[in-house]
Order: sequence, then C-alpha cells, then structure tokens
Amino acid sequence: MYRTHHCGALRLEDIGQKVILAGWVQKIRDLGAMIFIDLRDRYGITQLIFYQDNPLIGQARQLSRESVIQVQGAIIERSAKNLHNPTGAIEVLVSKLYLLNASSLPPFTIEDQTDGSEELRMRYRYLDVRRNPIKNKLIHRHCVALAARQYLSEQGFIEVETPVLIKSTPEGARDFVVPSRVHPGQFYALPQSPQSFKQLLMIGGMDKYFQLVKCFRDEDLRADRQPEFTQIDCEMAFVEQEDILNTFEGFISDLFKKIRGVNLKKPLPRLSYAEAIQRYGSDKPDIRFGMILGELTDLTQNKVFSVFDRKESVIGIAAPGCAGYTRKELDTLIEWVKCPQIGAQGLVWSKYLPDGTFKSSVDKFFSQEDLKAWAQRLDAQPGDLLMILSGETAITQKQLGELRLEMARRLNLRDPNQFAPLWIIDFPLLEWNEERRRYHALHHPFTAPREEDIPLLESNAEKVRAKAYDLVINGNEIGGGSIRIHERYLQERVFKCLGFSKEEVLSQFGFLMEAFEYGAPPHGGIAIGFDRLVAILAGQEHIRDFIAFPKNNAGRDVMMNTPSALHTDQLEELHLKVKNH
RNA sequence: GGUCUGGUAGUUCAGUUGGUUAGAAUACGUGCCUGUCACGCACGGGGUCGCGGGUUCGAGUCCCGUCCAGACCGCCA
Repeated sequence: MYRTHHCGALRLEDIGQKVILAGWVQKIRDLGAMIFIDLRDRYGITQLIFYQDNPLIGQARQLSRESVIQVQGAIIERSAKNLHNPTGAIEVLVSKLYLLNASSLPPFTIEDQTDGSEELRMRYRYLDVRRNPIKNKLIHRHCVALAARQYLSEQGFIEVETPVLIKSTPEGARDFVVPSRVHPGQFYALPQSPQSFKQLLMIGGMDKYFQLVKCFRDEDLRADRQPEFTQIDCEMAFVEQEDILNTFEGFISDLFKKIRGVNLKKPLPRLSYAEAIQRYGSDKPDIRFGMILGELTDLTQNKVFSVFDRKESVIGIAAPGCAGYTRKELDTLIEWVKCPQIGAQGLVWSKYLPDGTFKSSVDKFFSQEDLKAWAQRLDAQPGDLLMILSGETAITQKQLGELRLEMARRLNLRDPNQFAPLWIIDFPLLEWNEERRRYHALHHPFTAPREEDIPLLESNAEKVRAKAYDLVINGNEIGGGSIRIHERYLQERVFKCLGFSKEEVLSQFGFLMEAFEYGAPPHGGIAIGFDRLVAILAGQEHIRDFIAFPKNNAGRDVMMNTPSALHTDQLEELHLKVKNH
C-alpha cells in the first residue's frame, strides 16, 4: 500500500495514528539538529520531522526538491503550530523513508508564486500542473463541466457524441484536414463545430441535444483563442428564439449560482445588434460601466473645423473624472488612438471643468455653448473629459468602442469579479465582403431570417435580420446561436444569396438538403465557448491556464514540439508530397 | 500577411553616452544552527549576453538579417 492518507487530511484529532504518506518533496528546512520536510500531494501539505537521533536524518538531508518519497510514521502535535496551513497543528515523526523516484532540479520553482515564465511553464506543463493555481483551475473547470452536464440533463437534454472526422466545408474558418490512407487524395476535416450533426439529430427526433465537444479552427490565435477548444453545443426542436434565450438564461444563472454563489438578475438585458454598435461601438459590449457613445454630428457642422465638417459621423464619449488630465496624459491618449491597431487620425478633447466651463483642443472653432451642448449630449458631468473622433460611421464607432475599453482599463472599471451578461439580438443575416465581392453569413448559412425580412433577401439583403443571438459577458462573446432554417426551399434561397451554385450546395450540403425533405422540425440552438466561460467564472480573462495542455500563440505545443514533420514513408503511405520552400 | 515589445547565470531581472574581470535576487552546492514553515548565518560554483553578419581601436550596448516568445491588427461563416 502506497499511502493510508492524503497530505491534506491529517488534523490534531489524528495524533498517535500510524500513517503512510506519499508525495513530492516541496521543501526541506534543515535546522541542524532537526530537519523539516514539506510533503505535497494534490490534497495539501503535511510536515515531516526528523530529529538528529533519527538514523534516517542523513538520508532525509540528501533529498532533492520534487523527489517522490513515501514515509511511514506517527502523527504528533507540533510545539510550534502554523495556523496558515490546515495540517499546521500536526507533523509526522518519520520511522521509515523510501525514495520512490529522485527529481532533477526543476527549471522553475513549484510554488504558488512561481519564478517561471509562461514559456517555461508551458514547456514543462506537467510541473506547472503541480502548482496550486493551475491545479485549482483544472479542478474548477471540472466543476463547471459537471454543473453544466447536470443542469442540461435535468432539463431533458441528452448528450450525444458526433464524429471528429468529418467533411471539409470551405466556408468560414479554415479547416484542419486529415489525409485518408485508404482513399488516396481524399481528406477528412476536423469539425469547427458539430453544426450539421446537431441539426440532423433534431431531424432524428432527439428534441434536446447537448455535447461538451472539442472543435477545431485553423486560424491565427489570441490570448483567448486556441486552435482546438471546447464548446457546450446545444440544439432544441420545436422552439422559437424566446424559448432558447429563456432556457440558456436559466443555464447561465444556474452556473453562476453553483460556481460563484452569484444571483444574476433575470431576465438578462437584451440589446439589438444595431443598438450595441451605436451605443458601445461593439457587438460584444462590456456594460459594467457607462461611457455610452454619443452622436455629435449635427452639433459640429459648419464651424470651419475641417476635421469635423462633412464627415459621416462625429462621435464622442465622456470619461468620468478625467478633466484633470495633463497635456502629457492627453498626448499619450492621442498617440494611443493613432497607433495602427486603432488607426484614428487624431483625437479632439474637451475638459468639462469643475466650475462648469470648458477647455478644449478646439477652442478656436467652438464656443462654450457649443461645448456645453456636446457635454449634455454625452451625459457628461463637471470633471469629465470628452473625447471625440470623426470619420466614416462604422469605423469611428469601432475606434471609439476601443477607446472606451481603454479608458475603462485606465480607470479600473473592469472588475473581473463583477458580472454583466446580456443578449445581443437581431444580428444582420448577411454581411458584404468587399474583397470577395459577395455576401457572407454573419453567423452561419443555416441561420433563419426573420419572417418579415425574408422578402428582402433578393432586393435588400443587407437589411435582412437574422434570428440569431449572442450571449456576452463583460465584453466577451461567451456563446452564440440561432434559429435554423428547416425548409429546403428557404435554405436554397439563402445559399443563393451567398453565391453558392446549385452544384456546390449539393456537393457540400446535399445530405442536409435531403434531410430537410423528411420532416425536419423547426429547431434552433446555441454553442457556448466552454474555455472562456470557465475563465470568466473564475474572474480571469486568459483561457490558457484553464486548459491542461494549451498551444502557444503560434499554435505550437512547445512541450511535444507539435506540429512537426512526418517521415517520408509515412507521407508515402498517405499519398502526400510536401512542397519544398 | 502586418504592427509593437522582449530574449543576459537553473530562474526572474539590472546593466548609464559603446570602454576595466558582465552584476543582484533567488535557486543550487558545502559548512554551521534544537521548532522551522519565504527559517537564519557564512562560504562557493554557475554566463556561446538567442543565432549570423556588419560598423568600430573596442559591441551585452549601435546597424542589418534571422530564430524564438508574448500582445495586438487582419483572420476567426
């Protein structure tokens, strides 16, 4: 038997017990006449003690950090207790010591506050997982998964596994592809989502389906984006948008209650896509704070100020309490909006001073009354700083949306332990892609248009609104879904709008079109980004530490050194030839 | 595909205007220490300054290229 107890289990009431413990050497404190060793496993730390008369003390002194040992001994009371540790009142008087496996010097310290850089921790992820912060995040992930499965099961959802080797569809994100050995020149693709399968399950009468499922996208990464990620994928039959929003409001509320003890206010706020863009400059607004975008175009024309004159939009925000910004601070902000990622030409500012007057960068062009009108439009208070950008509407809204987030960061308004979920609804069905000179689906091509907008499909496609919705929390898109098209003729019309030929539709989605003819029920669903949800529930922005073995920002696994080249005979077997470059 | 930041001891970092033998903390090793728990004290070992080229009497420092890492833009139906 390797152990009778875990290292986090023993307490004062266990004094006198003979125990066997096994774990890793966390730390050795050698006081000469006695040695203390912290023994660690998943459950905690227990202190071992060796006195100088113990024949094992020499062996104990030789132990290295992170070596795996097994000890036998008696639980005794400490004369100096450590109140910070649950096991801090006792220690093990060791009578037997076995070195199960010695450890080399670890490349970083295995402590809560490690000295290891991200890169090093990824390279030795198995050591990183020994640390409490990572271990606890993985346990947290497990708890969220368990709670999600429990809630959905109680609501009558059935978890069904769908294939991982599927058909490649060139629409949307790039697929990871898998060559077939048996079928020369043919390929599987890894799913970007089980979209078609869950629709087929609805046609199959499963009624309520869910799956915690790995999905794959061969696109460039970000701090919150991995090439393989996990979704809570859901679909329901005989439902309208309202049913799905209600069901998943319940779902998300249940998770926040179980995991955080937080009661979300229901119903969750809803904002149309158009409103979100107009008020926040984003379709995933962070509504924990104000700074709503305000339209100033009508107040700024014909004042001989060329930056504003005849621009499609002049838009501003009011940053609370920033009227005291110095010239230098303002210059930093101006530099910030001019960086290539934001791409503004400049920034007009106006300080709403505590005495009610204004001091602005455009005093030459605008009167105090003009500036007062701006402030009123932006709902500003004395002490606020007005910031104004101008240009093409969509671009200016987006830039100001970014500036809004940046100001919130500077003002510390983004408290990770405050939660502001909302639904974004009424997305446009289609979006014009200038590069490819055609429309593409904003959500995906199976999304149903709103009935009243269907006649616009052929005449004014951009105006067609979709029965699509996103769940946004604290400025993160946590999930998205839609009511699907379940009729062949409508699906064909939408494919036509998207520029698909009849042949393309048949070869790529023929199975689905055929299925629609055999009694496809009305249906819809949602997919929730599990990695992000788990991170948000822990009050964190980065998802990597919630994934046991994540990829780095080049899509590489630095521990296994993946991806890597194949042997030529393996390529041969797969009927592949790699181009030299 | 692009922009920015970084790469110096096992690790995290400092390194001034280009100038002596490249430092600190921590980790590691040795010795001492009877209640530590960030133990303490003393001593010690430890460097291809990412790599390649250039400028210079002289390069960790300046220039060019390249590799790696991180953040972001494009991309992510």
